[in-house]
Amino acid sequence: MVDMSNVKLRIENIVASVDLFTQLNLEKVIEICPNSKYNPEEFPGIICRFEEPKVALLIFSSGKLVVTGAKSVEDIERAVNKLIQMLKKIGAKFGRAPQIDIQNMVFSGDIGMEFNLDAVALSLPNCEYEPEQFPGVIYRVKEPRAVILLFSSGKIVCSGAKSEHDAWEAVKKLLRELEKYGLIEEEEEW
Amino acid sequence: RLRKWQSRLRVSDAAERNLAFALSELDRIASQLSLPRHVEEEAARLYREAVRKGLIRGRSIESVIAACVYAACRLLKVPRTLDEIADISRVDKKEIGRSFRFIARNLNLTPKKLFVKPTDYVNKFADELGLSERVRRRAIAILDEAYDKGLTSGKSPAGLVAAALYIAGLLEDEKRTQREVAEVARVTEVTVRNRYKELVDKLNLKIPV
DNA sequence: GCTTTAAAAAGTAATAT
DNA sequence: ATATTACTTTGCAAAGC
Repeated sequence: MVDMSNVKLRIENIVASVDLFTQLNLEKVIEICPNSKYNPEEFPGIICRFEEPKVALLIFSSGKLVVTGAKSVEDIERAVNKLIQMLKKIGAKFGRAPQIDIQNMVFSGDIGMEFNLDAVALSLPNCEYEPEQFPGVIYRVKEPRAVILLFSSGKIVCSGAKSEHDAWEAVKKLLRELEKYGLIEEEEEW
Repeated sequence: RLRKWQSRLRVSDAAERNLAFALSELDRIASQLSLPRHVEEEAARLYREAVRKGLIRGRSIESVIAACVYAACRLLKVPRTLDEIADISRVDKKEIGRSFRFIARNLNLTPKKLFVKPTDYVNKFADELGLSERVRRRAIAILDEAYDKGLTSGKSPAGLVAAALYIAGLLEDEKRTQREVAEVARVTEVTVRNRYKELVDKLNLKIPV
């Protein structure tokens, strides 16, 4: 069994798509969004930032949103409800509850051990390592689908997971592979 | 039927034209970089294989050719920095790097096959800097020790080699400036300085004043 | 494909002082 | 020469070009 007791994971960012099921007049919406930007020429949505909860929202005329920068799923729900309250003031009607889909979660973490990335790249199948272009090993996990960046410090970044559970599963798979190829117990033998 | 043949002919025509363009671009790069014939041939093989596997879709022929040249250099241990290739290519370094990683993934060019020993970079840079065999050996010894102490993971191989040559030059009384080593390695002076500091500190090197 | 948004890792690069 | 800021990599949705 892989020892995960020293492994840490922290949510850094959550990206969600949201459907409000209402068409929006962005020209009107822009009036009630304090710190927002709207340049249809360069991007079709309104870029709006909330300070509490601290997130960024992309608002589209279709009534669909993209919420990014959240540190928890609850932050996303609060941000969506906050926006809905604001939209009600300009006459938007909401017939049903918004649909929120978590699309991507980004985690930073630590495996609690240092790695010789040359050794990792030599033995770990299906990984990429180009230190001239990026300092970490890139490892793609098929199921659950996620990508892990592994650094020599043992720190990691896991992205693409749709839940915290999936992220832990992905990291567990990476650790099993590292263990399988004898890359875990190394201490001095670089 | 006839239309089908015509469209097939058109397709093969386009394919041949693209291949001809790709190979002429390869020729241009290879001659400007003075690449050995076998490297150019390997790059051509990689390119044909990439086309066969449909890896060109969504990528420019030029970026894929440049990527194949870089891959061939890595496979055949003929040191060339990505910057040198990007200099004479119409596409930027970032795009060539993306194409390179993409074909590496799909043509099964593993990190092991692509690995170029720091020694090869030491010799290339030392040639351009006119440094002696003694300096080269000293630089390699420094790099070996740095590797053993875990100081090289994640760092730019070119930056490490540049710093090792800079230090070895100082120790063997064949000094080259940080600017000179940085230039041949295609890294900045700040990178040379950062690697230099770390190597001197952690390997307890005594630099003559 | 591109455009925009968010955040981390650790390295390198560009620019300022 | 150093400090700060910025960019590299990963993942994803949105609407439109």
